[in-house]
Amino acid sequence: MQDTLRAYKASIFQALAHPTRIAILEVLRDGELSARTIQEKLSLEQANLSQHLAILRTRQIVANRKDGNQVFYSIPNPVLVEVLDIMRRYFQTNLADAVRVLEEVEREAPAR
Amino acid sequence: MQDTLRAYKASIFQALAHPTRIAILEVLRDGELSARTIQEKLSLEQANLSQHLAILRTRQIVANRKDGNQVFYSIPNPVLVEVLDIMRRYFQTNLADAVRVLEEVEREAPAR
DNA sequence: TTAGAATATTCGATACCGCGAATATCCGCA
DNA sequence: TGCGGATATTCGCGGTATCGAATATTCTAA
Repeated sequence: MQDTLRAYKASIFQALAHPTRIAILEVLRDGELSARTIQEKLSLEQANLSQHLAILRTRQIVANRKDGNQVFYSIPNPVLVEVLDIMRRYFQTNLADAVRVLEEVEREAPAR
Repeated sequence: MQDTLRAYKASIFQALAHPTRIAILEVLRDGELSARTIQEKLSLEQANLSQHLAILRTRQIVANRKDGNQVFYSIPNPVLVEVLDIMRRYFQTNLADAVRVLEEVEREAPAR
């Protein structure tokens, strides 16, 4: 069970481990939005957004509601918003170090 | 800069997105341990542990201290432990759903 | 019923991740 | 000096993620 719980946590983190998906959660934190609205706000390809939403959906990180032609997405469990907020704090308290990490990341993965 | 910040957050989540690395953080939460001790506690290959530690190190998620022959690892910023705790709560409040997600994960990635 | 808008899925290419085996590095001590 | 223990790095393979293009699905309204 210990392992299972870790696998579960890892799968949640995995779902959060993409800039686009973080952006999606950030625009959803103030309430539900249609897929189209998210797409426009973030300037994403339609298919690409849909793929990212699918990943968040299978992890139950977002919920979706159909209304006629459109599908509205929202964050059902605010705990994850809390996690995002904590990460913001983490980033701030580590600002000096974080800059170094960023350079590290840049160097490891140029022009991504 | 918005994008850069998201990339940074994503890279932290990416670092957490592996059961072994979560296990490492869990054994470190009560204080520093030598690499050898971690290896024994978690029954890992030496190289494998070292690789995971390297990932956590480059993200500044763990700190290391050399003492003679050994290297001791610790978690300098407890905020991340807090995140793990929140994840536990998240898991519990979503238990019914979580089980479904687990099955989902199993099905997608059998025998991992 | 059919055109068209919104969303989801599939596909193939490329990039990335995780593993063990092998090897390198670093350190204390005989 | 150089041996052995502790840790890190490199390499190559197999599996997984991400993307845009193409296509499918679902719904509304005419």
